[in-house]
Amino acid sequence: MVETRRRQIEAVASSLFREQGYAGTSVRDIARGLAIQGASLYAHVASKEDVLWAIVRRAADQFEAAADEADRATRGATAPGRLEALVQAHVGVLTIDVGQASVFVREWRSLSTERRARMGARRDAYEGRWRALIADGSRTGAFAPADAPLAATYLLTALNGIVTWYRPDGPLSPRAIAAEYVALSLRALGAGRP
Amino acid sequence: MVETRRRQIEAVASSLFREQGYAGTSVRDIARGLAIQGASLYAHVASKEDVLWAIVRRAADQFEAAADEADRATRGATAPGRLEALVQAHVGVLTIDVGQASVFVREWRSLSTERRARMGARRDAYEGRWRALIADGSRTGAFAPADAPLAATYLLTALNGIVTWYRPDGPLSPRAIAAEYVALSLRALGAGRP
DNA sequence: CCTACCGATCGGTAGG
DNA sequence: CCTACCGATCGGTAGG
Repeated sequence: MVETRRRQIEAVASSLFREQGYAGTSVRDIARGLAIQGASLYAHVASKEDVLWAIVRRAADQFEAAADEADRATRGATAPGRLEALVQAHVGVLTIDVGQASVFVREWRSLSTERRARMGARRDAYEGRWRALIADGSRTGAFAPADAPLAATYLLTALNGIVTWYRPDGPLSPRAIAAEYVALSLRALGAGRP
Repeated sequence: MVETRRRQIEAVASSLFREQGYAGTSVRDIARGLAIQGASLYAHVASKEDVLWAIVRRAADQFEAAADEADRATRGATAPGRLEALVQAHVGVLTIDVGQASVFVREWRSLSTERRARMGARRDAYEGRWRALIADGSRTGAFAPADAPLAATYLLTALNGIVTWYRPDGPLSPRAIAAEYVALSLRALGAGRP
Protein backbone atom coordinates (compact mmCIF):
# COMPACT_ATOMS: atom_id res chain seq x y z
CA MET A 1 0.00 0.00 0.00
CA VAL A 2 2.43 2.64 -1.21
CA GLU A 3 -0.24 5.32 -1.33
CA THR A 4 -1.45 4.49 2.18
CA ARG A 5 2.07 4.81 3.54
CA ARG A 6 2.43 8.23 1.94
CA ARG A 7 -0.79 9.27 3.61
CA GLN A 8 0.43 8.03 6.96
CA ILE A 9 3.62 9.99 6.53
CA GLU A 10 1.68 13.11 5.65
CA ALA A 11 -0.69 12.66 8.58
CA VAL A 12 2.18 12.33 11.06
CA ALA A 13 4.02 15.22 9.43
CA SER A 14 0.91 17.42 9.46
CA SER A 15 0.44 17.17 13.17
CA LEU A 16 4.14 17.65 13.89
CA PHE A 17 4.32 20.65 11.56
CA ARG A 18 1.28 22.05 13.31
CA GLU A 19 2.83 21.63 16.75
CA GLN A 20 6.45 22.52 16.03
CA GLY A 21 6.45 24.19 12.64
CA TYR A 22 8.10 22.87 9.47
CA ALA A 23 11.59 24.11 10.34
CA GLY A 24 11.23 22.86 13.90
CA THR A 25 10.39 19.32 12.80
CA SER A 26 13.16 16.96 11.69
CA VAL A 27 12.88 14.09 9.27
CA ARG A 28 13.73 11.85 12.20
CA ASP A 29 10.79 13.26 14.19
CA ILE A 30 8.46 12.23 11.39
CA ALA A 31 10.07 8.80 11.13
CA ARG A 32 9.74 8.28 14.87
CA GLY A 33 5.99 8.81 14.55
CA LEU A 34 5.92 5.92 12.11
CA ALA A 35 8.32 3.76 14.13
CA ILE A 36 10.89 3.58 11.34
CA GLN A 37 14.40 4.94 10.87
CA GLY A 38 14.89 8.48 9.59
CA ALA A 39 16.66 7.33 6.47
CA SER A 40 13.86 4.86 5.71
CA LEU A 41 11.52 7.74 5.05
CA TYR A 42 13.38 8.35 1.80
CA ALA A 43 12.05 5.08 0.44
CA HIS A 44 8.71 6.91 0.26
CA VAL A 45 9.46 10.58 -0.24
CA ALA A 46 12.04 12.49 -2.24
CA SER A 47 12.59 15.19 0.34
CA LYS A 48 11.21 16.79 3.48
CA GLU A 49 9.86 19.65 1.41
CA ASP A 50 7.96 17.23 -0.83
CA VAL A 51 5.97 16.18 2.23
CA LEU A 52 5.11 19.80 3.01
CA TRP A 53 4.21 20.40 -0.62
CA ALA A 54 1.90 17.38 -0.75
CA ILE A 55 0.09 18.46 2.42
CA VAL A 56 -0.34 22.05 1.29
CA ARG A 57 -1.52 21.01 -2.17
CA ARG A 58 -4.09 18.60 -0.85
CA ALA A 59 -5.41 21.23 1.53
CA ALA A 60 -5.68 23.76 -1.30
CA ASP A 61 -7.56 21.18 -3.37
CA GLN A 62 -10.02 20.64 -0.56
CA PHE A 63 -10.66 24.31 0.15
CA GLU A 64 -11.25 24.93 -3.55
CA ALA A 65 -13.50 21.90 -3.98
CA ALA A 66 -15.57 22.81 -0.92
CA ALA A 67 -15.96 26.39 -2.17
CA ASP A 68 -16.96 25.09 -5.63
CA GLU A 69 -19.60 22.93 -4.03
CA ALA A 70 -20.87 25.80 -1.87
CA ASP A 71 -21.06 28.04 -4.94
CA ARG A 72 -22.94 25.39 -6.87
CA ALA A 73 -25.39 24.71 -4.06
CA THR A 74 -26.24 28.40 -3.66
CA ARG A 75 -26.24 29.57 -7.27
CA GLY A 76 -28.77 32.36 -7.62
CA ALA A 77 -29.09 32.85 -3.85
CA THR A 78 -28.50 36.17 -2.13
CA ALA A 79 -25.02 37.24 -1.13
CA PRO A 80 -25.64 36.48 2.57
CA GLY A 81 -26.90 33.02 1.68
CA ARG A 82 -23.87 32.37 -0.49
CA LEU A 83 -21.53 33.68 2.18
CA GLU A 84 -23.11 31.44 4.78
CA ALA A 85 -22.40 28.42 2.57
CA LEU A 86 -18.84 29.59 1.95
CA VAL A 87 -18.14 30.02 5.67
CA GLN A 88 -19.59 26.58 6.40
CA ALA A 89 -17.48 25.04 3.66
CA HIS A 90 -14.32 26.73 4.91
CA VAL A 91 -14.90 25.78 8.54
CA GLY A 92 -15.67 22.23 7.42
CA VAL A 93 -12.30 21.83 5.69
CA LEU A 94 -10.50 23.51 8.60
CA THR A 95 -11.95 21.14 11.17
CA ILE A 96 -12.03 17.84 9.28
CA ASP A 97 -8.22 17.70 9.37
CA VAL A 98 -6.90 20.53 11.50
CA GLY A 99 -3.30 19.39 11.17
CA GLN A 100 -3.42 19.63 7.41
CA ALA A 101 -5.37 22.90 7.56
CA SER A 102 -2.89 24.38 10.00
CA VAL A 103 -0.03 23.61 7.64
CA PHE A 104 -1.96 25.21 4.78
CA VAL A 105 -2.62 28.32 6.85
CA ARG A 106 0.71 28.77 8.58
CA GLU A 107 3.51 26.70 7.06
CA TRP A 108 3.15 27.25 3.32
CA ARG A 109 5.64 30.08 3.56
CA SER A 110 8.36 27.51 4.25
CA LEU A 111 8.06 26.18 0.71
CA SER A 112 10.89 26.85 -1.73
CA THR A 113 10.66 30.09 -3.66
CA GLU A 114 8.99 28.67 -6.74
CA ARG A 115 6.42 26.53 -4.94
CA ARG A 116 5.75 29.31 -2.49
CA ALA A 117 4.93 31.62 -5.38
CA ARG A 118 2.65 29.06 -7.00
CA MET A 119 0.79 28.39 -3.75
CA GLY A 120 0.63 32.11 -3.04
CA ALA A 121 -1.19 32.58 -6.32
CA ARG A 122 -3.65 29.82 -5.49
CA ARG A 123 -4.26 31.27 -2.06
CA ASP A 124 -4.81 34.69 -3.54
CA ALA A 125 -7.32 33.32 -6.05
CA TYR A 126 -9.17 31.61 -3.23
CA GLU A 127 -9.28 34.82 -1.23
CA GLY A 128 -10.47 36.52 -4.43
CA ARG A 129 -13.67 34.49 -4.30
CA TRP A 130 -14.42 36.02 -0.91
CA ARG A 131 -13.54 39.51 -2.11
CA ALA A 132 -15.81 39.12 -5.12
CA LEU A 133 -18.74 37.86 -3.09
CA ILE A 134 -18.39 40.63 -0.53
CA ALA A 135 -18.05 43.26 -3.26
CA ASP A 136 -21.12 41.82 -4.96
CA GLY A 137 -23.16 41.95 -1.77
CA SER A 138 -22.03 45.50 -1.12
CA ARG A 139 -23.12 46.52 -4.62
CA THR A 140 -26.62 45.09 -4.20
CA GLY A 141 -27.02 46.55 -0.72
CA ALA A 142 -27.11 43.17 1.01
CA PHE A 143 -23.93 44.06 2.87
CA ALA A 144 -22.96 47.37 4.41
CA PRO A 145 -20.55 49.30 2.20
CA ALA A 146 -17.04 48.36 3.17
CA ASP A 147 -13.53 47.86 1.83
CA ALA A 148 -14.23 44.43 0.32
CA PRO A 149 -10.60 43.22 0.20
CA LEU A 150 -10.03 44.24 3.81
CA ALA A 151 -13.31 42.69 4.95
CA ALA A 152 -12.41 39.45 3.16
CA THR A 153 -9.05 39.39 4.92
CA TYR A 154 -10.73 40.09 8.25
CA LEU A 155 -13.16 37.22 7.82
CA LEU A 156 -10.63 34.73 6.49
CA THR A 157 -8.07 35.39 9.22
CA ALA A 158 -10.80 35.05 11.86
CA LEU A 159 -11.83 31.72 10.35
CA ASN A 160 -8.27 30.49 9.84
CA GLY A 161 -7.57 31.26 13.48
CA ILE A 162 -9.56 28.13 14.22
CA VAL A 163 -6.44 26.08 13.50
CA THR A 164 -4.72 27.64 16.51
CA TRP A 165 -7.25 26.40 19.05
CA TYR A 166 -9.54 23.72 17.62
CA ARG A 167 -9.35 20.20 19.03
CA PRO A 168 -11.64 17.43 17.79
CA ASP A 169 -12.22 16.35 21.39
CA GLY A 170 -13.03 19.90 22.51
CA PRO A 171 -16.43 21.11 23.68
CA LEU A 172 -17.46 22.75 20.39
CA SER A 173 -18.51 20.68 17.40
CA PRO A 174 -17.53 21.84 13.92
CA ARG A 175 -21.21 22.54 13.23
CA ALA A 176 -21.57 24.70 16.33
CA ILE A 177 -18.41 26.63 15.47
CA ALA A 178 -19.59 27.12 11.91
CA ALA A 179 -22.98 28.38 13.08
CA GLU A 180 -21.45 30.98 15.39
CA TYR A 181 -18.84 31.99 12.84
CA VAL A 182 -21.53 32.40 10.18
CA ALA A 183 -23.49 34.68 12.49
CA LEU A 184 -20.43 36.74 13.43
CA SER A 185 -19.29 37.03 9.83
CA LEU A 186 -22.68 38.01 8.41
CA ARG A 187 -23.12 40.62 11.08
CA ALA A 188 -19.60 41.92 10.49
CA LEU A 189 -20.65 42.56 6.90
CA GLY A 190 -23.79 44.33 8.06
CA ALA A 191 -26.22 41.61 6.95
CA GLY A 192 -28.89 39.90 9.01
CA ARG A 193 -29.36 36.17 8.79
CA PRO A 194 -29.99 35.19 5.17
CA MET B 1 25.35 51.40 24.70
CA VAL B 2 24.67 47.91 25.93
CA GLU B 3 20.92 48.41 26.06
CA THR B 4 20.84 49.86 22.56
CA ARG B 5 22.73 46.89 21.19
CA ARG B 6 20.25 44.52 22.80
CA ARG B 7 17.44 46.42 21.14
CA GLN B 8 19.18 46.23 17.79
CA ILE B 9 19.58 42.49 18.21
CA GLU B 10 15.92 42.13 19.11
CA ALA B 11 14.83 44.28 16.18
CA VAL B 12 16.83 42.21 13.70
CA ALA B 13 15.68 38.97 15.34
CA SER B 14 12.04 40.09 15.30
CA SER B 15 11.94 40.62 11.59
CA LEU B 16 13.83 37.40 10.87
CA PHE B 17 11.55 35.42 13.22
CA ARG B 18 8.59 36.98 11.46
CA GLU B 19 9.86 36.01 8.01
CA GLN B 20 11.38 32.60 8.73
CA GLY B 21 10.06 31.59 12.12
CA TYR B 22 12.12 31.07 15.28
CA ALA B 23 13.28 27.56 14.41
CA GLY B 24 14.05 28.62 10.84
CA THR B 25 16.33 31.44 11.94
CA SER B 26 19.88 30.69 13.06
CA VAL B 27 21.98 32.67 15.48
CA ARG B 28 24.28 33.35 12.54
CA ASP B 29 21.36 34.81 10.55
CA ILE B 30 20.76 37.31 13.34
CA ALA B 31 24.46 38.13 13.61
CA ARG B 32 24.66 38.70 9.85
CA GLY B 33 21.94 41.35 10.18
CA LEU B 34 24.20 43.17 12.63
CA ALA B 35 27.36 42.58 10.60
CA ILE B 36 29.08 40.66 13.39
CA GLN B 37 30.15 37.04 13.84
CA GLY B 38 27.67 34.49 15.13
CA ALA B 39 29.66 33.80 18.25
CA SER B 40 29.90 37.52 19.01
CA LEU B 41 26.19 37.62 19.66
CA TYR B 42 26.87 35.78 22.92
CA ALA B 43 28.64 38.82 24.28
CA HIS B 44 25.15 40.35 24.47
CA VAL B 45 22.69 37.52 24.97
CA ALA B 46 22.78 34.30 26.96
CA SER B 47 20.96 32.20 24.39
CA LYS B 48 18.85 32.31 21.28
CA GLU B 49 15.77 31.65 23.34
CA ASP B 50 16.52 34.63 25.58
CA VAL B 51 16.13 36.84 22.54
CA LEU B 52 12.74 35.30 21.76
CA TRP B 53 11.72 35.66 25.39
CA ALA B 54 12.70 39.34 25.51
CA ILE B 55 10.73 40.10 22.35
CA VAL B 56 7.61 38.24 23.48
CA ARG B 57 7.72 39.81 26.94
CA ARG B 58 8.07 43.31 25.63
CA ALA B 59 5.17 42.74 23.26
CA ALA B 60 3.00 41.41 26.08
CA ASP B 61 3.91 44.49 28.17
CA GLN B 62 2.81 46.76 25.34
CA PHE B 63 -0.48 45.02 24.65
CA GLU B 64 -1.33 45.11 28.35
CA ALA B 65 -0.30 48.75 28.77
CA ALA B 66 -2.31 49.81 25.71
CA ALA B 67 -5.37 47.94 26.98
CA ASP B 68 -4.95 49.51 30.42
CA GLU B 69 -4.86 52.94 28.84
CA ALA B 70 -7.92 52.18 26.69
CA ASP B 71 -9.79 50.96 29.76
CA ARG B 72 -8.86 54.07 31.69
CA ALA B 73 -9.83 56.41 28.89
CA THR B 74 -13.26 54.84 28.48
CA ARG B 75 -14.18 54.11 32.09
CA GLY B 76 -17.94 54.41 32.41
CA ALA B 77 -18.51 54.36 28.66
CA THR B 78 -20.79 51.87 26.94
CA ALA B 79 -19.50 48.45 25.95
CA PRO B 80 -19.30 49.42 22.25
CA GLY B 81 -17.32 52.54 23.15
CA ARG B 82 -14.95 50.53 25.31
CA LEU B 83 -14.55 47.87 22.64
CA GLU B 84 -13.74 50.50 20.05
CA ALA B 85 -10.93 51.78 22.24
CA LEU B 86 -9.66 48.26 22.86
CA VAL B 87 -9.58 47.44 19.14
CA GLN B 88 -7.76 50.68 18.40
CA ALA B 89 -5.23 49.96 21.14
CA HIS B 90 -4.64 46.43 19.90
CA VAL B 91 -4.25 47.48 16.26
CA GLY B 92 -1.92 50.26 17.39
CA VAL B 93 0.46 47.84 19.10
CA LEU B 94 0.23 45.38 16.19
CA THR B 95 1.22 47.99 13.63
CA ILE B 96 3.79 50.07 15.51
CA ASP B 97 6.23 47.14 15.41
CA VAL B 98 4.79 44.37 13.29
CA GLY B 99 7.90 42.21 13.60
CA GLN B 100 7.63 42.15 17.38
CA ALA B 101 3.86 41.70 17.23
CA SER B 102 4.20 38.83 14.78
CA VAL B 103 6.56 37.04 17.14
CA PHE B 104 4.13 37.59 20.00
CA VAL B 105 1.26 36.21 17.93
CA ARG B 106 2.94 33.30 16.18
CA GLU B 107 6.31 32.36 17.71
CA TRP B 108 5.65 32.31 21.44
CA ARG B 109 4.93 28.59 21.22
CA SER B 110 8.64 28.02 20.51
CA LEU B 111 9.51 29.07 24.06
CA SER B 112 10.72 26.43 26.49
CA THR B 113 8.02 24.62 28.43
CA GLU B 114 8.12 26.81 31.52
CA ARG B 115 8.25 30.14 29.72
CA ARG B 116 5.63 28.99 27.28
CA ALA B 117 3.30 28.21 30.17
CA ARG B 118 3.94 31.59 31.78
CA MET B 119 3.31 33.45 28.55
CA GLY B 120 0.27 31.31 27.82
CA ALA B 121 -1.21 32.45 31.12
CA ARG B 122 -0.54 36.09 30.28
CA ARG B 123 -2.06 35.69 26.85
CA ASP B 124 -5.11 34.03 28.33
CA ALA B 125 -5.54 36.85 30.85
CA TYR B 126 -5.34 39.36 28.02
CA GLU B 127 -7.94 37.48 26.03
CA GLY B 128 -10.01 37.38 29.23
CA ARG B 129 -10.36 41.16 29.11
CA TRP B 130 -12.03 40.80 25.72
CA ARG B 131 -14.26 38.00 26.91
CA ALA B 132 -15.34 40.02 29.94
CA LEU B 133 -16.12 43.10 27.91
CA ILE B 134 -18.12 41.13 25.35
CA ALA B 135 -19.99 39.26 28.07
CA ASP B 136 -20.72 42.56 29.79
CA GLY B 137 -22.07 44.11 26.59
CA SER B 138 -24.20 41.03 25.95
CA ARG B 139 -25.67 41.28 29.44
CA THR B 140 -26.67 44.91 29.01
CA GLY B 141 -28.08 44.32 25.53
CA ALA B 142 -25.46 46.47 23.81
CA PHE B 143 -24.22 43.41 21.94
CA ALA B 144 -26.26 40.63 20.39
CA PRO B 145 -26.33 37.54 22.60
CA ALA B 146 -23.42 35.35 21.64
CA ASP B 147 -20.88 32.89 22.98
CA ALA B 148 -18.58 35.52 24.49
CA PRO B 149 -15.39 33.41 24.61
CA LEU B 150 -15.87 32.32 21.00
CA ALA B 151 -16.66 35.86 19.86
CA ALA B 152 -13.53 37.13 21.65
CA THR B 153 -11.44 34.51 19.88
CA TYR B 154 -13.02 35.41 16.55
CA LEU B 155 -12.24 39.10 16.99
CA LEU B 156 -8.71 38.62 18.32
CA THR B 157 -7.67 36.21 15.59
CA ALA B 158 -9.08 38.56 12.95
CA LEU B 159 -7.08 41.41 14.46
CA ASN B 160 -3.92 39.36 14.95
CA GLY B 161 -4.11 38.33 11.30
CA ILE B 162 -2.85 41.83 10.58
CA VAL B 163 0.68 40.61 11.30
CA THR B 164 0.50 38.29 8.28
CA TRP B 165 -0.08 41.07 5.73
CA TYR B 166 0.65 44.51 7.17
CA ARG B 167 3.53 46.50 5.77
CA PRO B 168 4.32 50.02 7.01
CA ASP B 169 4.82 51.13 3.40
CA GLY B 170 1.52 49.60 2.29
CA PRO B 171 -1.54 51.54 1.11
CA LEU B 172 -3.45 51.37 4.41
CA SER B 173 -2.44 53.45 7.41
CA PRO B 174 -2.76 51.97 10.90
CA ARG B 175 -5.56 54.45 11.58
CA ALA B 176 -7.47 53.41 8.47
CA ILE B 177 -7.08 49.74 9.34
CA ALA B 178 -8.18 50.37 12.91
CA ALA B 179 -11.25 52.29 11.73
CA GLU B 180 -12.36 49.47 9.41
CA TYR B 181 -11.58 46.79 11.97
CA VAL B 182 -13.55 48.67 14.64
CA ALA B 183 -16.56 48.82 12.32
CA LEU B 184 -16.31 45.14 11.38
CA SER B 185 -15.85 44.06 14.99
CA LEU B 186 -18.69 46.13 16.41
CA ARG B 187 -21.03 44.90 13.73
CA ALA B 188 -19.89 41.31 14.33
CA LEU B 189 -21.05 41.75 17.92
CA GLY B 190 -24.37 43.15 16.76
CA ALA B 191 -23.70 46.73 17.86
CA GLY B 192 -24.02 49.90 15.82
CA ARG B 193 -21.36 52.57 16.03
CA PRO B 194 -20.93 53.66 19.65
C1' DC C 1 33.66 41.60 19.36
C1' DC C 2 37.00 38.03 17.07
C1' DT C 3 39.18 33.35 16.04
C1' DA C 4 39.04 28.75 16.77
C1' DC C 5 36.61 25.18 18.05
C1' DC C 6 33.06 21.75 20.31
C1' DG C 7 29.50 17.88 20.20
C1' DA C 8 25.00 17.30 18.38
C1' DT C 9 21.95 17.23 14.86
C1' DC C 10 20.43 18.30 10.27
C1' DG C 11 18.66 16.50 5.42
C1' DG C 12 20.01 13.17 2.55
C1' DT C 13 22.73 9.02 -0.06
C1' DA C 14 24.81 4.26 -0.87
C1' DG C 15 24.17 -0.19 -0.85
C1' DG C 16 22.01 -3.69 0.52
C1' DC D 1 12.93 -0.63 5.32
C1' DC D 2 17.82 -1.10 7.62
C1' DT D 3 22.86 0.06 8.63
C1' DA D 4 26.41 2.99 7.88
C1' DC D 5 27.72 7.08 6.62
C1' DC D 6 28.26 12.02 4.37
C1' DG D 7 29.14 17.20 4.49
C1' DA D 8 26.85 21.09 6.34
C1' DT D 9 25.03 23.56 9.86
C1' DC D 10 23.28 24.11 14.45
C1' DG D 11 23.62 26.60 19.31
C1' DG D 12 27.09 27.60 22.17
C1' DT D 13 32.04 27.98 24.75
C1' DA D 14 37.09 29.23 25.55
C1' DG D 15 40.23 32.45 25.51
C1' DG D 16 41.66 36.29 24.13
